[in-house]
Amino acid sequence: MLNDTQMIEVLHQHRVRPSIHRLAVLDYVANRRTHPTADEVFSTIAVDFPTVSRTTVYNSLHTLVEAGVLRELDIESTSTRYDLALQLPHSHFRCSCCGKIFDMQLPAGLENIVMPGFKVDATNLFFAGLCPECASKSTDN
Amino acid sequence: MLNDTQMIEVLHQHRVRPSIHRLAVLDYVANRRTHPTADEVFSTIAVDFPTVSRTTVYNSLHTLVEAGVLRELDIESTSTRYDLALQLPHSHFRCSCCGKIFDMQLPAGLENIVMPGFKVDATNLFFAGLCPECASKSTDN
DNA sequence: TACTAACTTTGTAATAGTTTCAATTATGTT
DNA sequence: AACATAATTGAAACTATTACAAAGTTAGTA
Repeated sequence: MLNDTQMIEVLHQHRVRPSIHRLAVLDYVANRRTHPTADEVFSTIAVDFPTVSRTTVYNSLHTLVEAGVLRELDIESTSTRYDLALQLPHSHFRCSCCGKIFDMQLPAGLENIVMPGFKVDATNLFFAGLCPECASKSTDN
Repeated sequence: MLNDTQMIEVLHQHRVRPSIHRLAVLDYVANRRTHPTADEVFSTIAVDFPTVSRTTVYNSLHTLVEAGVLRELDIESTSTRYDLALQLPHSHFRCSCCGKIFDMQLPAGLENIVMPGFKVDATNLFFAGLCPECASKSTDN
């Protein structure tokens, strides 16, 4: 959770000019924590900023990813999702029934399983399956 | 590595009719092991079967995934890659320099880190970084 | 305060990957 | 051979994303 002051500070630290739209994008991704797609960000932002363009949302997301504030999740083939990068490394779980994405732990030292000579920059771990709610529904019938 | 007889047997076991195109698709994904995109499969297949359509390649890939013979890899945002599902679970490493994808181990019991109540159907682990070849190039200069 | 350069935003058009669909062709069974 | 079923084709549609040029905004400086 980041308030306005914190968000502006984060952007300054990462050399990103805190425009109103970038703040809105960051606010949504950082504080709603739904690991949204670009389109979900756009639709939400558009409520408060009816003039914002889709391109600006893409630009903002890319800028924030480049700056290291956000992170892209290649967790489904249809579209890229975004997550706050300013937190402890973690993994994800996507419910194949309701589509929700949940944060999970990430075991330390996972990258040690790669063969010698490979240089690991990023470790991506995600699970697919049923969340507790959907799991109980599907066993109820 | 699967020879023609083995591929036909695999398809029979999975209730998929072994058409000439499906065999060609399976042959490429199973035996070349480059974790290809649909388009790479199409381009390669098209050399031997000039009349094959892109749609047939997509159909074949989907059929084989549904049947459990192949597996989709959400390893990059631009396109889906395909891998043989008939082997021990493993993880992947994508070199961000040359784009090649390498098989790595997958630690057993990883799914135990998810919170209680979640039902894990699939575990996906991949790494990004530099392969030995590209790593040595980039430190040479 | 006005000027300038750099940056941000916009809207449109283009592109890439994938899916849909109806028509055609091939296959297996009786 | 005739029939039902399944596979293949090609064109068009669709979705997510990117490219681009024009217009607008901002920060710093004179």
